[in-house]
Amino acid sequence: MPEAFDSQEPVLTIGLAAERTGVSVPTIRLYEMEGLLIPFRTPSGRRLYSYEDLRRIQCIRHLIHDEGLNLAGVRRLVALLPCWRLKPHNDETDGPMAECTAIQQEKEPCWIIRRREGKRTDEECRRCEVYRNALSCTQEMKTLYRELATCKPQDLQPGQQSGTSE
DNA sequence: ATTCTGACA
DNA sequence: TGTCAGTA
Repeated sequence: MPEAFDSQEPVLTIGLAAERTGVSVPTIRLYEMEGLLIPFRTPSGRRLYSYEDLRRIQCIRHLIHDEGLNLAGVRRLVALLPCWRLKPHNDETDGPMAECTAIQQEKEPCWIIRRREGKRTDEECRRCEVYRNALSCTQEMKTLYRELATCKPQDLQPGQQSGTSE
């Protein structure tokens, strides 16, 4: 069995990604325009996808085809996810938590906010557990989103985590 | 042959 | 979502 390949390595062209996921090429590009995907790029500009990206594309497809969401719905869903729920804030690399625009606004996922702030952070975000898990469609994430969708904004603020079983 | 961006049905 | 144009 093949175990020597990295599920995060960019190895598939958009055509192959479309073939494997059942999502058309134009639609995959659309997902990217919506900020849901951050594909790799070859020096010439061609998009490349990893096997993990394939899972991500399938997750989005699932939300749209099976959960009845549209693209706007998917965006709102991921926007509900505070980055600190998946990854401890790091003052060293992220700066003071109080000054983090991603945590302050939370109207969009952190990777989209960071990009708009002009930072070339795609590489880091692609590796970040927040980006990688937000659209993983695991049972854990489904449970988390269900919780986030029903509680109030105040309940989402960091620092209120009565740190017990987390 | 395949992909890219932008525009449009 | 799909498709067409004009490239690379």
